[in-house]
Amino acid sequence: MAVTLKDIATKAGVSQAAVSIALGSSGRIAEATRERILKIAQDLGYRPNLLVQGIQTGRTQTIGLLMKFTSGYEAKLFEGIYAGLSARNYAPIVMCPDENGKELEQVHALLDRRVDGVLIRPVADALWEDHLIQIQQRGVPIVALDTEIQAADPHIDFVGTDDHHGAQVLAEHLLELGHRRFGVVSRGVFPDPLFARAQAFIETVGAAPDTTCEERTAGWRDGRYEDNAARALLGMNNRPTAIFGTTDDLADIVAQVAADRGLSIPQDFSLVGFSDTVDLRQVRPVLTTVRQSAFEIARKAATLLLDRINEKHTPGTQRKPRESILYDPELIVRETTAPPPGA
Amino acid sequence: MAVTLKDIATKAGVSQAAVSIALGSSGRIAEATRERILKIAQDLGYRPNLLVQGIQTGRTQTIGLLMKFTSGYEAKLFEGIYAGLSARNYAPIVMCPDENGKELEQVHALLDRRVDGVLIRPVADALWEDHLIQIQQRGVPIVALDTEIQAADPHIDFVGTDDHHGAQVLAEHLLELGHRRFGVVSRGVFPDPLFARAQAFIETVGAAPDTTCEERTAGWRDGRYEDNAARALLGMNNRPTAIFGTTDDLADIVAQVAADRGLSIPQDFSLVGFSDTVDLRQVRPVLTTVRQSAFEIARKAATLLLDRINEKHTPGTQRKPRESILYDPELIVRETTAPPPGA
DNA sequence: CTGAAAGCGCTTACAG
DNA sequence: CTGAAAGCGCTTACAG
Repeated sequence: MAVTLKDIATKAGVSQAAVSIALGSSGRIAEATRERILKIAQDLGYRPNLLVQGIQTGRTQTIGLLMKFTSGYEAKLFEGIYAGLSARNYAPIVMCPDENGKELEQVHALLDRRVDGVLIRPVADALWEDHLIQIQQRGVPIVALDTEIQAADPHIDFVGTDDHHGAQVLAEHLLELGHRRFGVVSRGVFPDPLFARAQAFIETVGAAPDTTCEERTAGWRDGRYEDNAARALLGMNNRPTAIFGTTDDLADIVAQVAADRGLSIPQDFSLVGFSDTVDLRQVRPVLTTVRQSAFEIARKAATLLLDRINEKHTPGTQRKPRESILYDPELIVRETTAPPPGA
Repeated sequence: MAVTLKDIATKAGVSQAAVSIALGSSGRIAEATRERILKIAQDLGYRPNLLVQGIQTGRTQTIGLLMKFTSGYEAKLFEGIYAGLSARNYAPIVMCPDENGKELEQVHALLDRRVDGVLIRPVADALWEDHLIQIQQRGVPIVALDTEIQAADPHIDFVGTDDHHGAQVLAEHLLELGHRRFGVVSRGVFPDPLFARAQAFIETVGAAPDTTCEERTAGWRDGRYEDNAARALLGMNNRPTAIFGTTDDLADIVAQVAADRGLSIPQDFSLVGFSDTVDLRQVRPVLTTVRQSAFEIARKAATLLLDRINEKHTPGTQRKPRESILYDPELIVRETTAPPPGA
């Protein structure tokens, strides 16, 4: 029913191969015939079958995207990815990792559809790594986004935020204001970026003279952070004068607990977050934080993946070494930081 | 390089057709040979090529999803869609409508990849409708999600919230509390659900005796609502005692403007929203609103689409009439509603 | 119950 | 510059 190359060939009085070439595949053809064929194709409303092209050329113009959608942050990431892909006529097939142990099925779902590459936003879950290696063995490039993949062997490209530097910048900002007694509310272990942020912050303030820093871990329940860590920190005899929530959401919880206890920010203590979460910009006082450009990071990751795909299909090109691209977050000083009380 | 049916056939000493049948395509085969073939397929790590299967069977096990990702709400919708699809081994190819007039290209991107169906969350943009008709003409089923499609001809299935009833329930709640002077902050025109909510609210309170209701339209800038409407309403001489933000975000802006002016909620006026946006549950006082189950709606839409696809491929089945499935939102009374001041 | 053949709609060498 | 043929990896009638 759909119009095929054969239909065009018949109408134009040429071979099917000629039509294929005229429409863009490799080979030479006289400019006059090409134009005639193009015209007919257009009149007939011809549309290529990307499935067939995929089989023939080994490229489907489609990538696999492995990520969860839990909040507006992921939505932002997706927008960036989409921008990077659509600029080159690529489309994403999306799979969401869940806890059902279906990782392998999901990888297969992508591979069976012959995606040209895979973009993954890793969840802190080591189970994935074996499957990713499988993908690489099939020659399908992978780029990790936002969280680095820790597997030893496969050199998976990475695009993300410079968590270390971001936390450092926040620590320096607070040190300059005169703070010496710090608190950190964080969560997660090694591969998790929140962990890296906490570490960098603690290191930086620790390097300054006469400082203390208490870290507390926030629980996680019903899809939300718990306020236990904030409570613990604000309930201390010698309360920190500056608190770092390794995520804006975490910082926001600190602010709520503070409000419940009648503490004012930044009069009683200063508070900083990480991410510049849009949804929280409405909360007063507006958080001092560090902005990571989710959109830019995601777009870059998509672009890098497409570069890898091209590289693979360009004969004679040497495969470039693994890339690890870090975006520097930007300090946004707003209403929650000030010199320590009594300073 | 990848193992094919032929490889399995050779190793099993049967024909390629026999292998195809053993692996699931139509036809009969002896149970013994089937098992032998299955075993070999597994040992070899055979994986079907869904592109080829798509060409042969006319089904790619893939649907096209047309929606924007702007906030956590869309993320929630996507989770529901994904749940509906993955339960039946379907995967989504995602396209985000933007303002570039690329609608046709995006539809083609989906159709050229031979998606079995299309799920669309319409944006208030009539441009789409012509293209959707094209999709239907190709015999590809479409289901609209969240916002109804208004085109006359094509009967596109719809799954969404009963906005009318939701707004009605909120209005009744406020009337019962004794309110008579109402305000509405809304946005958008006809196809937009916000419009329907505002209308239903105005109708309901209008049907009660001795009531007034003022509506104001919120502007939209830089991806956020403006507070002009909230300002106008709260600045009135005869300020409403109850205000309806047709979205939780809109209601939140009213709350912010109120805070700036030193007005207390619900002492000075009551406030209701629509959606039960998770991100806003942390803001105090917690909003009285109406909960729409984005996840459920989205999952139902996906399931309905898959049903349509099956229906189409089941010979002899009569095509069922258009469905319009409305989910009743649930009233969640929280901290922002009370009897009017002085009552 | 199983095999041999045709075909899905393209691309890609290979001849002319 | 163009045509005829083979092939991508499957499924589906059609014979046996």
